[in-house]
Amino acid sequence: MNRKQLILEISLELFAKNGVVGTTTKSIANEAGVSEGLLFRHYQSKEGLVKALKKLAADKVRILAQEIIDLTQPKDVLRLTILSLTKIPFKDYALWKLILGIKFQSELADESLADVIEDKVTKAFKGLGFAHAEMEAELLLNSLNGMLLAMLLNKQYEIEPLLNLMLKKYQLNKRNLN
Amino acid sequence: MNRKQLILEISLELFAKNGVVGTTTKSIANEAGVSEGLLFRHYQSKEGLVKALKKLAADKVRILAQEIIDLTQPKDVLRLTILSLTKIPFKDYALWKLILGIKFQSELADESLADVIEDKVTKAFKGLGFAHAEMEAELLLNSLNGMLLAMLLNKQYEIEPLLNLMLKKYQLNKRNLN
Amino acid sequence: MNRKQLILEISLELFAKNGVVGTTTKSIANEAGVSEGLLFRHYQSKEGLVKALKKLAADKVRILAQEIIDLTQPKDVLRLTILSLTKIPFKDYALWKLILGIKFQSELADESLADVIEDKVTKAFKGLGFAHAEMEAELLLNSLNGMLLAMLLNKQYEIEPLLNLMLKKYQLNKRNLN
Amino acid sequence: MNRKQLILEISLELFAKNGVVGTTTKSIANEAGVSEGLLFRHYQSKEGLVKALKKLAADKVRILAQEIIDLTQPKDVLRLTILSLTKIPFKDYALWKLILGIKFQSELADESLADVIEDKVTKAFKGLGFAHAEMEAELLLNSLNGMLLAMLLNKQYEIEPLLNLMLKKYQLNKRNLN
DNA sequence: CATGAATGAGGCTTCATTCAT
DNA sequence: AATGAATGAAGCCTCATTCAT
Repeated sequence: MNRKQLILEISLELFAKNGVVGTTTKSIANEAGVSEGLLFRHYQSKEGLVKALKKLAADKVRILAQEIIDLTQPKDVLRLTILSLTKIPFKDYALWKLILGIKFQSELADESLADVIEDKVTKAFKGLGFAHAEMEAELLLNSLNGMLLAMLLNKQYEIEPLLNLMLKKYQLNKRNLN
Repeated sequence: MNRKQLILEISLELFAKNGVVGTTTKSIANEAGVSEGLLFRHYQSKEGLVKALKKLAADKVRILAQEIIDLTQPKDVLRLTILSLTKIPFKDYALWKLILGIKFQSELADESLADVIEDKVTKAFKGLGFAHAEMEAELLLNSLNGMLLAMLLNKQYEIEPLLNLMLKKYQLNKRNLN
Repeated sequence: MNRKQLILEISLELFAKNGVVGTTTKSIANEAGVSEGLLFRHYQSKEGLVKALKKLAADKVRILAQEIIDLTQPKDVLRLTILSLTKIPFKDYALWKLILGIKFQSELADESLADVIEDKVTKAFKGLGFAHAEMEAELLLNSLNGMLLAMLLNKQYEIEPLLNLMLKKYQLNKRNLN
Repeated sequence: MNRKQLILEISLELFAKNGVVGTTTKSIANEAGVSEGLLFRHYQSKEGLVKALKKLAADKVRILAQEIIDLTQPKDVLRLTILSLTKIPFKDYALWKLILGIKFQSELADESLADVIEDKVTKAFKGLGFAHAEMEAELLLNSLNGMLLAMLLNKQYEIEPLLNLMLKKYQLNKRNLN
């Protein structure tokens, strides 16, 4: 069993549950069954652990985002944007919750990727002839953020029916040819 | 100048900016220009400060919620629910951000009031003949949560145009008689 | 009702129960139903309260001691020394407990009066022809200290039978003419 | 050099000299030449230090008491009870003083062991045909407590002559066959 | 005489981090 | 790579004392 990996997983779990400041390095070490010193050998500092987790999350986001960016049909863009929430496996909930928690605090969030998506969605709305494409994009993305929040905080939340209802409202159901 | 009140205001400001754990009692005292001991004289503990702020927020929420609950016309219910975000004065942003941050962490949120609103909104959708009233209510409330989040994190956010767009989608514009 | 006096009585009670360091000026003020500031107006400092109580105790001790010192017959001296414990009214237990507690801590006790008594008792033993008068005196006084301790710590302690037994051992019973 | 042990010894010394509340954890750390944090690593809290010392004392008491309990001859019981004071090595004076100080304050003392001894001594007096065995036992034990007090407070106190005098009064001298 | 808001020094404790082994 | 004893800065909180009213 890889101890370095184990430490990261336990950290994620505890950070997501109690917040970063609410989690002590000692508790991580105990939970992982390793010495406290080992955390620092592998990750230099508590912040190092957070950074490693952030990078992990960023990679996952990038993959999801890239799939959207690669699409060419407006309806495909919107559909996948909405359905991207269903692509988050349950085991990643903690990771996302952690990242959301951090973003919520830090004034200056790294928004570069979010901006790219917003652009893409805006263009999709334009392509579909919506009147206020920018606002439509914001509305959609904010709404999805709200769904994400509900999903992460409420672990047994059934998100798919809600997303299907959204798809219907935007007339993006599978049976509609794009 | 009321020092007790001042301490609460400064606390709110710092808590919202740096989080509760990220804010020291000493920093509150310094910022408020009072001795550290005075915090404890007035609020017993740091947690006492948080509780006082929670109560403040709960009162404000209760007022907003009551207005919605008192309405009888379905369209009025939905319209006010959506527009309730515009009823939050800018000076209260910090308070809401703090409360949201706390809720985000604590597993067991006090959902009693939220449930009442969800019921009311569900009934409104039913009254308007919507097919999946419960899901419509969830969708709407989650979306509004997303808007709230964007608004609180992004202080110069223009929320009203987005809400007007939502009203239009639900055909709740003022010019429509309810 | 004299507040100054009241403060002193409450202080005694709390000091005896929780020790001087274990008693806060705030608790005294609360218990006495006066403001904290008043303690300091009347007694200048917490130590001032202790001093006032010490003086109170010293006066009582002096009276007891003087009675013994004034006696001329050896047997009378011993008898009264032993019976002096019965002269402590129940309401003074707290005062004595406090003084004992303080003496127990402070390295340098004011032993002047105790020495006078020890001299007197030693001479009494000498007058009665005891072989090791000094040691007899020490033995007696230490034993009485032990009785005092038991009496003060155990409020419903029956001290008189024990003292009568002591009297008998030293052949000091009332029926014996001195 | 064992730092954990060292901390305990220094604590004992300072507690006995200044009382528990009168001793700061910082002073212990300084005196022991270790960081303040180390106290808490080893003993969790200041109270933890006190508990460790209490346990140490309880063990020593138990050993002394067991020796008495194991005796079968009445005279042996009384003789050892009286002489047990001489079994306390000078280096343990601080420990005993500390424990006595604590007992003096705490209302509810753990008297179980003391009761066992009192029983044993009472039976010994009965075995020797004393009229009021219970009272004789109380008298003896209270007196011994008084001797202990004098001995602990007055470090260069000569306790043995006093105890020998006691032995003689009870006719327990070694030359007397039991 | 009396109040009670206010102070500030200092106490106990936590925790990220280092380092010898 | 791994441990765990050790550190020390900093945090929350208490409490005797002061002072304006």
